[in-house]
Amino acid sequence: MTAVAARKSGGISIPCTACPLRKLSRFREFNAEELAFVLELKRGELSVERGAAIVMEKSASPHLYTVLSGWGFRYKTLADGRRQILNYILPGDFVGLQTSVFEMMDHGIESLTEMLLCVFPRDRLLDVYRRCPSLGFDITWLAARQERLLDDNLLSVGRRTARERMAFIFLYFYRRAEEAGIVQGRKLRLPITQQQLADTLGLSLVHTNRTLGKLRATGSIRWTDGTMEIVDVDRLIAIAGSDFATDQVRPFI
Amino acid sequence: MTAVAARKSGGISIPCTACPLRKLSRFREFNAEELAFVLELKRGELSVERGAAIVMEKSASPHLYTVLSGWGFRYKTLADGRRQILNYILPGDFVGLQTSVFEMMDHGIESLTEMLLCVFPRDRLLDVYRRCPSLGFDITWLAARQERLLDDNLLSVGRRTARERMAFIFLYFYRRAEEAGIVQGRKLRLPITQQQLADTLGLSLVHTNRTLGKLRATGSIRWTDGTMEIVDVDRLIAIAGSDFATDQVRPFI
DNA sequence: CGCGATTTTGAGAGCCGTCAAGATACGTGG
DNA sequence: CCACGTATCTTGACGGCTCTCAAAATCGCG
Repeated sequence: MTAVAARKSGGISIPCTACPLRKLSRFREFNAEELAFVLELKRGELSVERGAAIVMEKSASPHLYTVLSGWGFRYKTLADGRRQILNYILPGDFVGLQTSVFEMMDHGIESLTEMLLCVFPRDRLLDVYRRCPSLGFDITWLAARQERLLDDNLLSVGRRTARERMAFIFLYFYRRAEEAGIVQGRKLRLPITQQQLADTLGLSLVHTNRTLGKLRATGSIRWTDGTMEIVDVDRLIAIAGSDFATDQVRPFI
Repeated sequence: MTAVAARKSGGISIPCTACPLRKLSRFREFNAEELAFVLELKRGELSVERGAAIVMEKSASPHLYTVLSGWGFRYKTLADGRRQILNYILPGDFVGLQTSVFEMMDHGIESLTEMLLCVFPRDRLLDVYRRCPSLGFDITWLAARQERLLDDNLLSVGRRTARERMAFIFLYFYRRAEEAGIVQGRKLRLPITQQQLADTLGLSLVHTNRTLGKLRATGSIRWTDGTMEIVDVDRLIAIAGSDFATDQVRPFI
């Protein structure tokens, strides 16, 4: 985790009209009005390196971000350092809403890879609702989706065994990467450490390692050199108890 | 948990102009336009008895609700019956957003007491954003708040010990009841069973009971006959490791 | 007064955490 | 290209927190 957060690139090199993500069929299309408004709203791009603190815990941030590329995660820590990873952030995700609404972030955001983020000024948030109601609705949609992801994680951490939990989180990674269009075949880059996986699952590092060993032994997944591969989806679903639910079409700011 | 869900009262007996909750200083004030719009939007009231299923898992609901009185909770279950309580629902809370946004609820909502809910048609949700942007923003605000509550719960279940977790959830009950204006002195009605508490904390019933016994022995809280009392807040905060954060002013639809 | 729901207590097993140390991988400087 | 320090992964040993099974006690209600 690098203390120095990020470097902000000077201007806008990727106009929304040529947004590489919008082309994915996964995202709903913008009409001309929406596109014009977002284009006008966008303040720039933020490029961060791996391991950067995008938002610090207990601090305010003047920005809202949409992820264009890369992986990150949201987390909270206790006073003695115990950490819980709350959710992962992938391309298409919208982050920073809590800052805009509560004046203070009570969770941190950190990058797992180099990331490219779209920057919007948070003080214009209310304008979004006034001038482009359909985008306001989209923001609510995205917030409700975050809530659903958290529901899943909470169920998992609270009620699934370590083995089920781990199978489920791999399904989560797979499905979310599919959504973001970064799965190649059955493989995807999974740029996390076992410590981070442990902090996600609510387990210790040691037990995470052992559980991972057993899960690998089932032959349903592989995960080496930062690349994970789903070998037997059905097997993995059977171990987890259920699949991770995704959406067909989603908004994207 | 009664299978029969609820009985819908005929019309509107409490007009929004005389909403008993809005008087609480906790909630931000409406201007005339907002009030008129909500009044027009409100479809009626729903009165449910204790233990009713307000929303079933894996079902769609045509309504959005604002809680006027009573306690409830959101939950998810696994195929074999293990259950996780995700969050509690108190007066002033807005529920049913996930249904409106995803066409399907993947969590259930159940009442813990008799409840009175304001009913809004979900197919008018987009109208809210178009015709009253400030209310649209409020809905997003409430969704972001839900997210923050879930963040806290996830941190708790994932990384706190049983003892810390239980101290924290009692602070949660206390602070949330304060927000809702249903604390009298240091006492409040806490209409849950130990099994429900266990499902909230991610613990077994037996261990919940034992942990509760030890927590009671510290003298920081009392909880008998459905009434809980905070005897020593600072002590409880010390055990939990931190207090539960609340908001000063919040919107209310 | 009797029955079901809830709470409490006991006993034993095991999942999971902590402590510890070694193995492997990786980046950096010589 | 090699040496070395750091981060990450792996494995062993052991303790204990938490689970399950079981049953008794208490409460709520008709």
